[in-house]
Amino acid sequence: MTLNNEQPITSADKTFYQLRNDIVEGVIVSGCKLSETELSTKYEVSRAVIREAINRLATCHLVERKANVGARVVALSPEGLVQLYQVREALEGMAARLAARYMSDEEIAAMQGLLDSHFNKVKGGESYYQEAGDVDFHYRIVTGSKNSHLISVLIDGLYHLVRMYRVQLGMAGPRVTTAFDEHRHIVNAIANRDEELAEILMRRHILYSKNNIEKKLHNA
Amino acid sequence: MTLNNEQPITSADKTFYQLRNDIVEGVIVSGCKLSETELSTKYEVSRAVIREAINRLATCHLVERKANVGARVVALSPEGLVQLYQVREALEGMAARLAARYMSDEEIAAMQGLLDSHFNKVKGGESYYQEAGDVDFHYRIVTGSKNSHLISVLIDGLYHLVRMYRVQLGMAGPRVTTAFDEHRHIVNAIANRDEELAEILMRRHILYSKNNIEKKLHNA
DNA sequence: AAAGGCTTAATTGTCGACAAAATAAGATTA
DNA sequence: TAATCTTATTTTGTCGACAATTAAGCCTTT
Repeated sequence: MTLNNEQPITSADKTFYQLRNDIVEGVIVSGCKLSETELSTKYEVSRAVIREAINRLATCHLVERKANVGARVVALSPEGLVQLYQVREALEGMAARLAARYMSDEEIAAMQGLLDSHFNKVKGGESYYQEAGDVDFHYRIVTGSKNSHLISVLIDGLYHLVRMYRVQLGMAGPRVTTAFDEHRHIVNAIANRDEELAEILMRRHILYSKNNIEKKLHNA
Repeated sequence: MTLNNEQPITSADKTFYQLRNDIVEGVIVSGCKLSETELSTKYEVSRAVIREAINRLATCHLVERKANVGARVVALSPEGLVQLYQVREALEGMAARLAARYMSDEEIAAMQGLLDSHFNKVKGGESYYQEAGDVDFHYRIVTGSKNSHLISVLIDGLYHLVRMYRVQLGMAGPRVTTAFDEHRHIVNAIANRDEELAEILMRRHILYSKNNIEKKLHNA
Protein backbone atom coordinates (compact mmCIF):
# COMPACT_ATOMS: atom_id res chain seq x y z
CA MET A 1 0.00 0.00 0.00
CA THR A 2 1.02 3.60 -0.27
CA LEU A 3 1.16 6.34 2.30
CA ASN A 4 -1.06 5.39 5.16
CA ASN A 5 -0.38 8.68 6.88
CA GLU A 6 -2.78 7.98 9.69
CA GLN A 7 -0.56 8.17 12.70
CA PRO A 8 -2.40 8.35 15.97
CA ILE A 9 -1.86 11.42 18.10
CA THR A 10 -4.21 11.09 21.00
CA SER A 11 -5.27 8.00 22.84
CA ALA A 12 -8.69 8.24 21.21
CA ASP A 13 -6.99 8.10 17.80
CA LYS A 14 -5.19 4.91 18.68
CA THR A 15 -8.25 3.14 20.07
CA PHE A 16 -10.26 4.30 17.08
CA TYR A 17 -7.77 2.74 14.68
CA GLN A 18 -7.62 -0.46 16.75
CA LEU A 19 -11.37 -0.76 16.96
CA ARG A 20 -11.79 0.00 13.29
CA ASN A 21 -9.30 -2.63 12.33
CA ASP A 22 -10.83 -5.21 14.66
CA ILE A 23 -14.23 -4.55 13.17
CA VAL A 24 -13.06 -4.67 9.57
CA GLU A 25 -11.07 -7.85 10.19
CA GLY A 26 -14.00 -9.47 11.93
CA VAL A 27 -12.30 -9.78 15.32
CA ILE A 28 -15.29 -7.89 16.64
CA VAL A 29 -18.06 -9.77 14.97
CA SER A 30 -20.48 -8.05 12.64
CA GLY A 31 -23.81 -7.13 14.18
CA CYS A 32 -22.82 -7.48 17.81
CA LYS A 33 -23.29 -4.87 20.48
CA LEU A 34 -20.47 -2.63 21.63
CA SER A 35 -20.50 -2.23 25.38
CA GLU A 36 -18.64 0.88 26.45
CA THR A 37 -17.60 -0.44 29.84
CA GLU A 38 -16.51 -3.74 28.37
CA LEU A 39 -14.40 -2.13 25.66
CA SER A 40 -13.10 0.28 28.26
CA THR A 41 -11.56 -2.52 30.29
CA LYS A 42 -10.53 -4.52 27.24
CA TYR A 43 -8.59 -1.70 25.56
CA GLU A 44 -7.46 -0.24 28.89
CA VAL A 45 -8.69 3.28 28.37
CA SER A 46 -11.42 5.37 29.94
CA ARG A 47 -14.98 5.27 28.76
CA ALA A 48 -14.64 8.78 27.35
CA VAL A 49 -12.12 7.74 24.73
CA ILE A 50 -14.16 4.65 23.90
CA ARG A 51 -17.17 6.87 23.36
CA GLU A 52 -15.23 9.16 21.07
CA ALA A 53 -13.87 6.20 19.13
CA ILE A 54 -17.35 4.76 18.73
CA ASN A 55 -18.67 8.10 17.53
CA ARG A 56 -15.98 8.19 14.88
CA LEU A 57 -16.78 4.64 13.86
CA ALA A 58 -20.39 5.72 13.45
CA THR A 59 -19.38 8.42 10.97
CA CYS A 60 -17.63 5.72 8.90
CA HIS A 61 -20.87 3.71 8.95
CA LEU A 62 -19.02 0.86 10.62
CA VAL A 63 -21.27 1.01 13.66
CA GLU A 64 -24.77 2.31 14.22
CA ARG A 65 -25.62 4.17 17.38
CA LYS A 66 -28.93 4.77 19.07
CA ALA A 67 -29.41 7.33 21.81
CA ASN A 68 -29.65 5.83 25.28
CA VAL A 69 -29.33 2.36 23.83
CA GLY A 70 -25.84 1.89 22.48
CA ALA A 71 -23.87 1.02 19.38
CA ARG A 72 -23.82 -2.11 17.26
CA VAL A 73 -21.38 -3.16 14.58
CA VAL A 74 -22.97 -2.78 11.19
CA ALA A 75 -24.55 -5.90 9.73
CA LEU A 76 -23.33 -6.99 6.31
CA SER A 77 -26.03 -7.68 3.78
CA PRO A 78 -26.43 -7.99 0.03
CA GLU A 79 -28.49 -4.79 -0.03
CA GLY A 80 -25.81 -2.98 1.93
CA LEU A 81 -23.22 -4.11 -0.54
CA VAL A 82 -25.30 -2.91 -3.46
CA GLN A 83 -25.86 0.48 -1.86
CA LEU A 84 -22.18 0.77 -1.08
CA TYR A 85 -21.19 0.18 -4.67
CA GLN A 86 -23.84 2.57 -5.94
CA VAL A 87 -22.17 5.46 -4.16
CA ARG A 88 -18.72 4.17 -5.07
CA GLU A 89 -19.74 4.29 -8.71
CA ALA A 90 -20.93 7.86 -8.39
CA LEU A 91 -18.04 9.17 -6.31
CA GLU A 92 -15.17 7.36 -7.94
CA GLY A 93 -16.53 8.11 -11.38
CA MET A 94 -16.41 11.78 -10.48
CA ALA A 95 -12.98 11.28 -8.93
CA ALA A 96 -11.67 9.85 -12.20
CA ARG A 97 -13.15 12.79 -14.08
CA LEU A 98 -11.49 15.26 -11.75
CA ALA A 99 -8.24 13.32 -11.77
CA ALA A 100 -8.16 13.72 -15.54
CA ARG A 101 -8.57 17.45 -14.99
CA TYR A 102 -6.33 18.12 -12.04
CA MET A 103 -3.61 15.48 -11.74
CA SER A 104 -0.17 16.71 -12.65
CA ASP A 105 1.79 15.08 -15.44
CA GLU A 106 4.22 13.78 -12.81
CA GLU A 107 1.46 12.15 -10.82
CA ILE A 108 0.10 10.50 -13.92
CA ALA A 109 3.53 9.25 -14.92
CA ALA A 110 4.04 7.84 -11.43
CA MET A 111 0.71 6.06 -11.63
CA GLN A 112 1.62 4.57 -14.99
CA GLY A 113 4.89 3.35 -13.55
CA LEU A 114 3.03 1.83 -10.66
CA LEU A 115 0.75 -0.05 -13.01
CA ASP A 116 3.77 -1.39 -14.88
CA SER A 117 5.37 -2.73 -11.74
CA HIS A 118 2.12 -4.29 -10.59
CA PHE A 119 1.64 -5.85 -13.97
CA ASN A 120 5.08 -7.44 -13.83
CA LYS A 121 4.42 -8.79 -10.37
CA VAL A 122 1.11 -10.27 -11.35
CA LYS A 123 2.58 -11.70 -14.55
CA GLY A 124 5.23 -13.26 -12.35
CA GLY A 125 2.50 -14.97 -10.38
CA GLU A 126 2.58 -12.88 -7.22
CA SER A 127 -1.13 -12.69 -6.69
CA TYR A 128 -0.46 -11.32 -3.22
CA TYR A 129 -0.04 -7.82 -4.61
CA GLN A 130 -3.33 -7.92 -6.38
CA GLU A 131 -5.53 -6.35 -3.76
CA ALA A 132 -2.86 -3.98 -2.53
CA GLY A 133 -2.35 -2.87 -6.10
CA ASP A 134 -6.05 -2.31 -6.59
CA VAL A 135 -6.30 -0.32 -3.38
CA ASP A 136 -3.27 1.72 -4.35
CA PHE A 137 -4.71 2.49 -7.75
CA HIS A 138 -8.02 3.71 -6.39
CA TYR A 139 -6.30 5.76 -3.69
CA ARG A 140 -4.28 7.62 -6.28
CA ILE A 141 -7.29 8.41 -8.41
CA VAL A 142 -9.22 9.70 -5.44
CA THR A 143 -6.43 11.86 -4.08
CA GLY A 144 -5.73 12.99 -7.63
CA SER A 145 -9.18 14.53 -7.74
CA LYS A 146 -7.92 17.16 -5.26
CA ASN A 147 -11.42 17.23 -3.82
CA SER A 148 -11.34 17.09 -0.04
CA HIS A 149 -14.93 15.87 0.24
CA LEU A 150 -14.35 13.00 -2.15
CA ILE A 151 -11.14 12.11 -0.38
CA SER A 152 -12.62 12.06 3.09
CA VAL A 153 -15.85 10.29 2.23
CA LEU A 154 -14.08 7.57 0.28
CA ILE A 155 -10.78 7.07 2.04
CA ASP A 156 -11.82 7.80 5.60
CA GLY A 157 -15.25 6.27 5.16
CA LEU A 158 -16.45 3.93 2.47
CA TYR A 159 -13.19 2.16 1.73
CA HIS A 160 -13.08 0.64 5.19
CA LEU A 161 -16.53 -0.76 4.70
CA VAL A 162 -15.50 -2.08 1.29
CA ARG A 163 -12.57 -3.79 2.90
CA MET A 164 -14.85 -5.20 5.58
CA TYR A 165 -17.02 -6.81 2.93
CA ARG A 166 -13.97 -8.12 1.11
CA VAL A 167 -12.37 -9.59 4.20
CA GLN A 168 -15.43 -11.09 5.79
CA LEU A 169 -16.86 -12.52 2.60
CA GLY A 170 -13.49 -13.91 1.61
CA MET A 171 -12.80 -11.85 -1.48
CA ALA A 172 -9.10 -12.35 -1.91
CA GLY A 173 -10.15 -13.61 -5.29
CA PRO A 174 -9.16 -13.28 -8.88
CA ARG A 175 -10.35 -10.84 -11.47
CA VAL A 176 -6.71 -9.93 -11.71
CA THR A 177 -5.88 -9.55 -15.35
CA THR A 178 -9.16 -8.06 -16.41
CA ALA A 179 -9.05 -5.53 -13.59
CA PHE A 180 -5.55 -4.60 -14.64
CA ASP A 181 -6.70 -3.96 -18.18
CA GLU A 182 -9.47 -1.77 -16.87
CA HIS A 183 -7.02 0.14 -14.70
CA ARG A 184 -4.77 0.62 -17.68
CA HIS A 185 -7.57 2.02 -19.80
CA ILE A 186 -8.63 4.41 -17.06
CA VAL A 187 -5.10 5.71 -16.66
CA ASN A 188 -4.81 6.15 -20.41
CA ALA A 189 -7.97 8.23 -20.44
CA ILE A 190 -6.61 10.35 -17.61
CA ALA A 191 -3.30 10.77 -19.40
CA ASN A 192 -5.23 11.95 -22.46
CA ARG A 193 -7.15 14.36 -20.23
CA ASP A 194 -10.36 12.77 -21.44
CA GLU A 195 -12.63 13.47 -18.46
CA GLU A 196 -15.72 11.96 -19.98
CA LEU A 197 -14.07 8.67 -20.83
CA ALA A 198 -12.24 8.46 -17.53
CA GLU A 199 -15.51 8.74 -15.64
CA ILE A 200 -17.34 6.25 -17.84
CA LEU A 201 -14.56 3.68 -17.60
CA MET A 202 -14.26 4.05 -13.85
CA ARG A 203 -17.98 3.62 -13.36
CA ARG A 204 -17.95 0.56 -15.55
CA HIS A 205 -14.96 -0.80 -13.66
CA ILE A 206 -16.79 -0.48 -10.37
CA LEU A 207 -19.96 -1.97 -11.79
CA TYR A 208 -17.99 -5.01 -12.98
CA SER A 209 -16.37 -5.27 -9.59
CA LYS A 210 -19.75 -5.17 -7.89
CA ASN A 211 -21.14 -7.85 -10.17
CA ASN A 212 -18.13 -10.01 -9.46
CA ILE A 213 -18.58 -9.75 -5.70
CA GLU A 214 -22.32 -10.29 -5.95
CA LYS A 215 -21.75 -13.44 -7.94
CA LYS A 216 -19.42 -14.78 -5.27
CA LEU A 217 -21.85 -13.75 -2.58
CA HIS A 218 -24.59 -15.67 -4.30
CA ASN A 219 -22.50 -18.81 -4.73
CA ALA A 220 -21.37 -18.73 -1.13
CA MET B 1 -39.94 22.29 4.22
CA THR B 2 -40.99 18.69 4.67
CA LEU B 3 -40.35 16.31 7.49
CA ASN B 4 -37.38 17.53 9.43
CA ASN B 5 -37.52 14.55 11.71
CA GLU B 6 -34.45 15.58 13.63
CA GLN B 7 -35.77 15.78 17.12
CA PRO B 8 -33.08 16.00 19.77
CA ILE B 9 -32.96 13.22 22.33
CA THR B 10 -29.92 13.85 24.41
CA SER B 11 -28.44 17.14 25.51
CA ALA B 12 -25.63 16.62 23.04
CA ASP B 13 -28.17 16.37 20.23
CA LYS B 14 -29.73 19.67 21.14
CA THR B 15 -26.39 21.43 21.45
CA PHE B 16 -25.28 19.96 18.15
CA TYR B 17 -28.36 21.29 16.36
CA GLN B 18 -28.00 24.70 17.97
CA LEU B 19 -24.33 24.97 17.13
CA ARG B 20 -24.91 23.75 13.60
CA ASN B 21 -27.62 26.29 13.04
CA ASP B 22 -25.56 29.11 14.51
CA ILE B 23 -22.67 28.21 12.24
CA VAL B 24 -24.80 27.90 9.12
CA GLU B 25 -26.59 31.16 9.85
CA GLY B 26 -23.33 32.93 10.51
CA VAL B 27 -24.04 33.70 14.17
CA ILE B 28 -20.76 31.94 14.85
CA VAL B 29 -18.58 33.55 12.27
CA SER B 30 -16.87 31.50 9.58
CA GLY B 31 -13.24 30.72 10.25
CA CYS B 32 -13.20 31.56 13.95
CA LYS B 33 -11.98 29.30 16.70
CA LEU B 34 -14.34 27.27 18.84
CA SER B 35 -13.29 27.35 22.48
CA GLU B 36 -14.73 24.42 24.39
CA THR B 37 -14.82 26.18 27.75
CA GLU B 38 -16.33 29.28 26.24
CA LEU B 39 -19.08 27.38 24.43
CA SER B 40 -19.58 25.34 27.56
CA THR B 41 -20.57 28.41 29.57
CA LYS B 42 -22.42 29.99 26.67
CA TYR B 43 -24.69 27.04 25.97
CA GLU B 44 -24.84 26.03 29.64
CA VAL B 45 -23.74 22.44 29.23
CA SER B 46 -20.67 20.53 30.25
CA ARG B 47 -17.56 20.40 28.13
CA ALA B 48 -18.20 16.76 27.33
CA VAL B 49 -21.37 17.50 25.38
CA ILE B 50 -19.67 20.43 23.64
CA ARG B 51 -16.88 18.11 22.59
CA GLU B 52 -19.34 15.58 21.22
CA ALA B 53 -21.22 18.29 19.38
CA ILE B 54 -18.00 19.62 17.86
CA ASN B 55 -17.00 16.14 16.78
CA ARG B 56 -20.30 15.76 15.00
CA LEU B 57 -19.88 19.13 13.35
CA ALA B 58 -16.51 17.95 12.13
CA THR B 59 -18.10 14.99 10.38
CA CYS B 60 -20.39 17.43 8.53
CA HIS B 61 -17.30 19.36 7.43
CA LEU B 62 -18.68 22.43 9.18
CA VAL B 63 -15.67 22.63 11.48
CA GLU B 64 -12.13 21.36 11.23
CA ARG B 65 -10.42 19.88 14.24
CA LYS B 66 -6.75 19.44 15.04
CA ALA B 67 -5.53 17.24 17.85
CA ASN B 68 -4.37 19.15 20.91
CA VAL B 69 -5.11 22.43 19.19
CA GLY B 70 -8.85 22.79 18.76
CA ALA B 71 -11.60 23.30 16.24
CA ARG B 72 -12.28 26.14 13.81
CA VAL B 73 -15.37 26.88 11.81
CA VAL B 74 -14.78 26.03 8.18
CA ALA B 75 -13.72 28.91 5.96
CA LEU B 76 -15.86 29.58 2.90
CA SER B 77 -13.98 29.90 -0.36
CA PRO B 78 -14.68 29.72 -4.07
CA GLU B 79 -12.64 26.51 -4.29
CA GLY B 80 -14.63 25.01 -1.46
CA LEU B 81 -17.84 25.87 -3.24
CA VAL B 82 -16.63 24.26 -6.45
CA GLN B 83 -15.59 21.09 -4.66
CA LEU B 84 -18.90 20.96 -2.85
CA TYR B 85 -20.85 21.11 -6.07
CA GLN B 86 -18.62 18.55 -7.71
CA VAL B 87 -19.68 15.94 -5.20
CA ARG B 88 -23.27 17.16 -5.26
CA GLU B 89 -23.29 16.56 -8.99
CA ALA B 90 -22.00 13.02 -8.57
CA LEU B 91 -24.18 12.04 -5.61
CA GLU B 92 -27.43 13.69 -6.62
CA GLY B 93 -27.05 12.48 -10.16
CA MET B 94 -26.86 8.95 -8.81
CA ALA B 95 -29.73 9.72 -6.45
CA ALA B 96 -31.91 10.73 -9.38
CA ARG B 97 -30.98 7.56 -11.22
CA LEU B 98 -31.88 5.43 -8.21
CA ALA B 99 -35.03 7.42 -7.58
CA ALA B 100 -36.17 6.54 -11.09
CA ARG B 101 -35.52 2.93 -10.21
CA TYR B 102 -36.86 2.65 -6.69
CA MET B 103 -39.42 5.36 -5.99
CA SER B 104 -42.97 4.09 -5.73
CA ASP B 105 -45.66 5.42 -8.05
CA GLU B 106 -47.29 7.08 -5.06
CA GLU B 107 -44.11 8.89 -4.11
CA ILE B 108 -43.71 10.11 -7.66
CA ALA B 109 -47.28 11.29 -7.81
CA ALA B 110 -46.83 13.15 -4.54
CA MET B 111 -43.72 14.83 -5.87
CA GLN B 112 -45.57 15.89 -9.00
CA GLY B 113 -48.33 17.36 -6.87
CA LEU B 114 -45.76 19.20 -4.82
CA LEU B 115 -44.25 20.71 -7.93
CA ASP B 116 -47.68 21.88 -9.05
CA SER B 117 -48.37 23.64 -5.77
CA HIS B 118 -44.96 25.26 -5.79
CA PHE B 119 -45.48 26.37 -9.34
CA ASN B 120 -48.76 28.04 -8.46
CA LYS B 121 -47.18 29.81 -5.53
CA VAL B 122 -44.29 31.08 -7.57
CA LYS B 123 -46.61 32.14 -10.36
CA GLY B 124 -48.57 34.04 -7.72
CA GLY B 125 -45.43 35.95 -6.84
CA GLU B 126 -44.58 34.26 -3.57
CA SER B 127 -40.86 34.05 -4.10
CA TYR B 128 -40.49 33.15 -0.45
CA TYR B 129 -41.27 29.54 -1.17
CA GLN B 130 -38.64 29.28 -3.80
CA GLU B 131 -35.74 28.01 -1.73
CA ALA B 132 -37.93 25.88 0.50
CA GLY B 133 -39.41 24.32 -2.61
CA ASP B 134 -35.98 23.64 -4.03
CA VAL B 135 -34.82 22.07 -0.80
CA ASP B 136 -37.95 19.98 -0.62
CA PHE B 137 -37.51 18.74 -4.16
CA HIS B 138 -33.94 17.64 -3.62
CA TYR B 139 -34.80 15.99 -0.31
CA ARG B 140 -37.42 13.85 -1.97
CA ILE B 141 -35.11 12.73 -4.73
CA VAL B 142 -32.40 11.80 -2.28
CA THR B 143 -34.67 9.89 0.06
CA GLY B 144 -36.31 8.33 -2.98
CA SER B 145 -32.99 6.71 -3.84
CA LYS B 146 -33.47 4.44 -0.80
CA ASN B 147 -29.70 4.50 -0.40
CA SER B 148 -28.71 5.12 3.21
CA HIS B 149 -25.22 6.29 2.33
CA LEU B 150 -26.50 8.84 -0.16
CA ILE B 151 -29.09 10.01 2.31
CA SER B 152 -26.72 10.48 5.20
CA VAL B 153 -23.88 12.06 3.26
CA LEU B 154 -26.16 14.54 1.55
CA ILE B 155 -28.87 15.33 4.07
CA ASP B 156 -26.86 15.05 7.27
CA GLY B 157 -23.72 16.44 5.71
CA LEU B 158 -23.35 18.39 2.52
CA TYR B 159 -26.73 20.13 2.49
CA HIS B 160 -25.90 22.07 5.62
CA LEU B 161 -22.73 23.31 4.03
CA VAL B 162 -24.68 24.21 0.91
CA ARG B 163 -27.10 26.19 3.01
CA MET B 164 -24.19 27.88 4.77
CA TYR B 165 -22.85 29.10 1.43
CA ARG B 166 -26.33 30.22 0.37
CA VAL B 167 -27.03 32.11 3.56
CA GLN B 168 -23.66 33.73 4.07
CA LEU B 169 -23.20 34.72 0.46
CA GLY B 170 -26.74 36.04 0.26
CA MET B 171 -28.20 33.62 -2.24
CA ALA B 172 -31.91 34.10 -1.72
CA GLY B 173 -31.84 34.94 -5.40
CA PRO B 174 -33.84 34.16 -8.47
CA ARG B 175 -33.36 31.41 -10.99
CA VAL B 176 -36.92 30.54 -10.06
CA THR B 177 -38.72 29.71 -13.24
CA THR B 178 -35.81 28.03 -14.96
CA ALA B 179 -35.10 25.88 -11.92
CA PHE B 180 -38.74 24.88 -11.82
CA ASP B 181 -38.62 23.79 -15.43
CA GLU B 182 -35.55 21.73 -14.68
CA HIS B 183 -37.26 20.16 -11.70
CA ARG B 184 -40.24 19.33 -13.85
CA HIS B 185 -38.11 17.64 -16.47
CA ILE B 186 -36.30 15.58 -13.86
CA VAL B 187 -39.55 14.40 -12.33
CA ASN B 188 -40.86 13.51 -15.76
CA ALA B 189 -37.79 11.39 -16.41
CA ILE B 190 -38.27 9.66 -13.06
CA ALA B 191 -41.96 9.08 -13.80
CA ASN B 192 -40.93 7.49 -17.10
CA ARG B 193 -38.42 5.32 -15.20
CA ASP B 194 -35.70 6.71 -17.44
CA GLU B 195 -32.68 6.35 -15.16
CA GLU B 196 -30.16 7.59 -17.64
CA LEU B 197 -32.04 10.78 -18.43
CA ALA B 198 -32.88 11.44 -14.79
CA GLU B 199 -29.21 11.33 -13.86
CA ILE B 200 -28.12 13.49 -16.78
CA LEU B 201 -30.76 16.12 -16.11
CA MET B 202 -29.99 16.24 -12.41
CA ARG B 203 -26.28 16.66 -13.03
CA ARG B 204 -26.98 19.44 -15.50
CA HIS B 205 -29.35 21.07 -13.04
CA ILE B 206 -26.67 21.13 -10.37
CA LEU B 207 -24.05 22.36 -12.79
CA TYR B 208 -26.31 25.26 -13.76
CA SER B 209 -26.94 25.99 -10.13
CA LYS B 210 -23.22 26.04 -9.45
CA ASN B 211 -22.56 28.38 -12.34
CA ASN B 212 -25.31 30.65 -11.10
CA ILE B 213 -23.81 30.89 -7.63
CA GLU B 214 -20.32 31.30 -8.96
CA LYS B 215 -21.46 34.20 -11.09
CA LYS B 216 -22.97 35.93 -8.09
CA LEU B 217 -19.89 35.19 -6.07
CA HIS B 218 -17.77 36.82 -8.74
CA ASN B 219 -19.93 39.91 -8.95
CA ALA B 220 -20.01 40.33 -5.18
C1' DA C 1 16.24 45.61 18.53
C1' DA C 2 15.55 40.89 17.07
C1' DA C 3 15.88 36.05 17.90
C1' DG C 4 15.86 32.31 20.83
C1' DG C 5 14.81 29.89 24.98
C1' DC C 6 12.43 29.57 29.44
C1' DT C 7 8.48 30.13 32.46
C1' DT C 8 3.72 30.77 32.99
C1' DA C 9 -1.07 30.66 31.53
C1' DA C 10 -4.71 28.72 28.88
C1' DT C 11 -6.71 24.95 26.25
C1' DT C 12 -7.41 20.29 25.08
C1' DG C 13 -7.30 15.27 26.43
C1' DT C 14 -8.41 11.86 29.89
C1' DC C 15 -10.34 10.07 33.92
C1' DG C 16 -13.63 8.46 37.62
C1' DA C 17 -18.09 9.41 39.72
C1' DC C 18 -22.87 10.59 39.61
C1' DA C 19 -27.56 11.04 37.14
C1' DA C 20 -30.86 9.35 33.90
C1' DA C 21 -32.61 6.07 30.95
C1' DA C 22 -33.36 1.40 29.26
C1' DT C 23 -33.30 -3.48 29.77
C1' DA C 24 -34.06 -7.54 32.63
C1' DA C 25 -36.14 -9.84 36.38
C1' DG C 26 -39.70 -10.63 39.56
C1' DA C 27 -44.20 -10.15 41.55
C1' DT C 28 -49.08 -9.36 41.10
C1' DT C 29 -53.42 -9.81 38.82
C1' DA C 30 -56.73 -11.29 35.47
C1' DT D 1 -50.76 -19.29 31.99
C1' DA D 2 -50.32 -14.88 29.99
C1' DA D 3 -49.99 -10.16 30.56
C1' DT D 4 -48.88 -6.03 33.03
C1' DC D 5 -47.02 -3.36 36.43
C1' DT D 6 -43.18 -2.75 39.69
C1' DT D 7 -38.61 -3.28 41.11
C1' DA D 8 -33.73 -3.96 40.45
C1' DT D 9 -29.74 -3.95 37.62
C1' DT D 10 -27.19 -2.69 33.90
C1' DT D 11 -25.88 0.73 30.40
C1' DT D 12 -25.61 5.19 28.56
C1' DG D 13 -25.40 10.31 29.28
C1' DT D 14 -23.48 14.14 31.85
C1' DC D 15 -20.54 16.41 34.94
C1' DG D 16 -16.38 18.42 37.35
C1' DA D 17 -11.48 17.70 38.24
C1' DC D 18 -6.86 16.45 36.98
C1' DA D 19 -3.08 15.55 33.42
C1' DA D 20 -0.82 16.66 29.16
C1' DT D 21 -0.02 19.58 25.51
C1' DT D 22 0.05 23.93 23.26
C1' DA D 23 0.14 28.90 23.01
C1' DA D 24 1.59 33.31 25.15
C1' DG D 25 4.44 36.31 27.69
C1' DC D 26 8.74 37.43 29.58
C1' DC D 27 13.43 37.35 29.95
C1' DT D 28 17.96 36.58 28.30
C1' DT D 29 21.44 36.85 24.81
C1' DT D 30 23.76 38.45 20.75
